[in-house]
Amino acid sequence: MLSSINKNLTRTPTPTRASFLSSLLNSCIARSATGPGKQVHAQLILSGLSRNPFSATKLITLYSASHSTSHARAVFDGIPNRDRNVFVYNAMIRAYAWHGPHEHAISLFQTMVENGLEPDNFTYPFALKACSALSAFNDGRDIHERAFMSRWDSDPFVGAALVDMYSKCGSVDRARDAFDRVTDRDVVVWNSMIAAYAHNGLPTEAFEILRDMSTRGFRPTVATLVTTIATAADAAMLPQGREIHGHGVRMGFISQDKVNTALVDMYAKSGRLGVARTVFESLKERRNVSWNAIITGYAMHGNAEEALNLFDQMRSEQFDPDHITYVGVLAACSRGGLLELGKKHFDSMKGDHSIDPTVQHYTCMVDLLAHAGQLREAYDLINSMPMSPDSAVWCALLNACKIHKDVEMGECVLKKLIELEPDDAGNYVILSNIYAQAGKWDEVSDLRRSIAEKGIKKTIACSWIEVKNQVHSFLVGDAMHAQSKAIYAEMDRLEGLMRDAGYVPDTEPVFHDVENDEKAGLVRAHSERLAIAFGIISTPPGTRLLVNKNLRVCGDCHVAIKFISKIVGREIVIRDINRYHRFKDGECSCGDYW
DNA sequence: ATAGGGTTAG
Repeated sequence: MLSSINKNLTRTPTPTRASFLSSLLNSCIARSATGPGKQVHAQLILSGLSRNPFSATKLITLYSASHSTSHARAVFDGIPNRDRNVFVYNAMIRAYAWHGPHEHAISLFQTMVENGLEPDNFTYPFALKACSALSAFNDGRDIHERAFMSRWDSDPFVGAALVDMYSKCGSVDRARDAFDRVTDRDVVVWNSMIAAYAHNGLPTEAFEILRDMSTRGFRPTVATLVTTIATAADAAMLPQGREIHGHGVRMGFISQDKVNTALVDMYAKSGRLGVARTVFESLKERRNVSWNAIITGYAMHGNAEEALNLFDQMRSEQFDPDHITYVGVLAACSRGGLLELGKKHFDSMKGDHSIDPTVQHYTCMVDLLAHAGQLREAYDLINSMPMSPDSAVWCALLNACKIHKDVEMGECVLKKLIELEPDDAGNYVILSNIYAQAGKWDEVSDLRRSIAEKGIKKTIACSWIEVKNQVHSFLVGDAMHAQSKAIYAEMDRLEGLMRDAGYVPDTEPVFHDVENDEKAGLVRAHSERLAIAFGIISTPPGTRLLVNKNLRVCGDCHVAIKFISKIVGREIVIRDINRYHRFKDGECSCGDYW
């Protein structure tokens, strides 16, 4: 079609030709057809129209849609400076904001201003999106200042972009200020604010905004539900999640696979793998995210077999696993202690699927090797990584040093960790555990002194459990709860039964965890045990308990909870900082491999 | 002539 028309085109009057080529470009943009688009581009050059801002904007849009930012920039550079209007700048800034380099979006915004052009309600969202991607707080704030001066900040599009930018820079208060200044809030502005709270660890505030939004008559969208369900999932706020789920059903969103994928994740994270699986099976259209959600769900719970079965099924249904799928697969292998299989998948990821391993994939592999006792190999793998190792990688190795009682390697790894996160007490505690296991008490007290001298604050251990829609949290040795007496009485009762059943408390004077440091005698009052005791006395017999903890479960508690699960005949799920432990009938889903 | 928010991992 293009070639037959091309012959006559030079005889066509310019305005007609321009509008004809313009409509051709529109269809190329709609279909992301770069090939035909390039032919139209050639025609525009022949006709002397490629420098015209109108056609140039379309060309930039076309190349941007096909990720050819450099081609887009060539078109932009071809436009004489005096002809560059706000449209061409917007299109070019958008190209950088979408496909990078994001820094270029910001510098082009500045160039535009220097050239005396006034950014508009399109320019701001594009430039701010680049700041969001870079978490560039200072640039974002400068752009905000300009938007404020020109009063664009009250525009809903600009406002939503500002909320998002501050949110991604971790400044939720400024996000809220930006939100408050938007005069005509629409649903996207509300959604942005919900996401801002959710992503900055303020789930309660996120739910408040959701309620506020509904009260003011805004109908939640799929994005609203997906965000809030994910918030409930991460905060393990199952009742809220169920409420939103119900809300979604009533509003007819429930056939939406995107909402259901978020539900798969939520139920998996709340330890309801069976429900998660049922929702997953009900999906009409499975996408990579859905597979990833269910695979990582099983992986987190230590069910390597089912995670890997699903992975095989995913591949047999012709889905292309992505880097997140592999985080799940490798995590499953690592939790299941499947060394050879893990190595196989790690190689296949790169070899068969051309996925470059990220630091997370390396962390899984280090965990896998080190857990299996191959500390040296794990150490070598870290040193062979193409990127600089982060604290998570070293932490995986340090943890294995504790399991395999390798003092020398532990000391070496701690040095690396101190460089990366000097103020993290948890690392010192793991090393002091290693020393204690080896009977190196002098080193233990030296380390203890050094923590005190450096003034490092230890994380206070906290566990929480939800009963009848209310969160109850407990610190170690906590006596603040209204039912504290009954809780301790229940703990005494349980301990008696546990001892009868053969439980021997671990009385070794080691750091069981960060929390009991000076209080070795308080192991029995570890926060998770308080939460469990409370859960037992405040729910009907047989009710499953879900406890969250901000640190790892200690070894003694792990043994104790196994006994408790058998004695009270309940399923007890602990979600600690690293993984899930599902206790049932005196066993834990982790198989004591953690 | 062009727009802002959302799910999986860490």
